[in-house]
Amino acid sequence: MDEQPRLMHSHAGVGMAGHPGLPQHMQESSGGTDGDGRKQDIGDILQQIMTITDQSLDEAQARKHALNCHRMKPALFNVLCEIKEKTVLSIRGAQEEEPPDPQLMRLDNMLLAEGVSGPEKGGGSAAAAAAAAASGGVGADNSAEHSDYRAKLSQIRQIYHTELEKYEQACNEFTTHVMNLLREQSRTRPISPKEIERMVSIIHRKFSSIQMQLKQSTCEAVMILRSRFLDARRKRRNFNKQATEILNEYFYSHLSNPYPSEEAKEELAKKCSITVAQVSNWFGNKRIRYKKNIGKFQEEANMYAAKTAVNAASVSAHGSQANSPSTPNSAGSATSFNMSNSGDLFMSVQSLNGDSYQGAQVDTLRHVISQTGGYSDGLTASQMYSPQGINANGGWQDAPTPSSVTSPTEGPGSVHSDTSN
DNA sequence: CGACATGATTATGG
DNA sequence: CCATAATCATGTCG
Repeated sequence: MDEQPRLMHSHAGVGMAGHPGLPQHMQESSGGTDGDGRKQDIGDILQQIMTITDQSLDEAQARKHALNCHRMKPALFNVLCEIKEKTVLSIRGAQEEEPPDPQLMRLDNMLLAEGVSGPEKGGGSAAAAAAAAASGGVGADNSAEHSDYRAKLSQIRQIYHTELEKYEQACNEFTTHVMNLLREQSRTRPISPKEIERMVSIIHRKFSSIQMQLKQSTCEAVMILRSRFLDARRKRRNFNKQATEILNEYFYSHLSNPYPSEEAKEELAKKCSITVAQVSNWFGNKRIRYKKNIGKFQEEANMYAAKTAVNAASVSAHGSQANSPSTPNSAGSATSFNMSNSGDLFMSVQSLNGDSYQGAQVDTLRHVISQTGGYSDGLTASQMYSPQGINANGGWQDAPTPSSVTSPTEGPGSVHSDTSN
């Protein structure tokens, strides 16, 4: 603020210093040879410039006033106006209206969409808490992370707004400053309103380009935040042991047709405290990975076969039922899938040794437990639960052709007509 | 720290 | 729209 009077002051000073220079200039262009005189003048001007800062404000005002009251002033002013008239036209011709920057619009749209710009929504943490509360239900830690995201977003938003406001204020300040300056100067030199307007628009352009940078970096920050918090891949958590157990049990007991129905998925999702989509993901991954490397999953298959067998055994020992040969994907599986889980297993076991269900379960269990290390004679559990349903094409349709790992001794199961869906 | 496991996403085809 | 296959990015274990 201290500069302002100084600035005017200096302008006034320079203007006056330049004044005597004008004839000098003409002289020069007309091929003047007296270099000494010119040097002298230049020296004077420089001297004046150098001493400007030493001049007092009053002195400057006095000089300005003197200039304004100079008898030649109006005439000179008119001349300047004339010259201006001619030059301004050419200047104005050069500039054209530019359309709104598409880049800027893009940024604006994004910021608006992200809720960074636009209406305030109750302010940061409150909004975050509300959002967390609203989104409750599925996954408590999910909403916690979400609120964290919201908090960070509102932080960005706040910074953005303060900065924006600062720019706005600076822009206004500067604009009024310049306008005052121009108005002040318009007393000594011709300044059209158009010119002021142009100057203001130049200033605004400059500031808006700064704003654009702010918006750009805000967008970047939001993007980074998004990728860190909302990209689920980044916050992948392995499912807990229990969930994996449940999923694997279902998978291996429905190995012939590991496509849980929608209800089954919901049931599994509820049991595992994960979403249906996650169940679908899991099965998708499991199927492809199982198929890709069946050998690797043999042990796991045995384990879960044993587990299901145990479950089924205990259930049937207690409850006398469980011998429901219904298809595993039928509605029954939705209500009590532990039992229908076993259905599949029972079927294959039964088909192998023709025992009663319960006998088959115990038998399976014994088999599996006894040969965790190597293969005993005959049909092993690993063979029993090996990829029965996978056909030569790699599909999962029930096909009589047992693939790869299974020994050529007539494929197991084969009776598996699990035709549901 | 590197290799492998695993959940999620993307590309593609029917 | 769903299943598969490939791929990404992180988690985990030795």
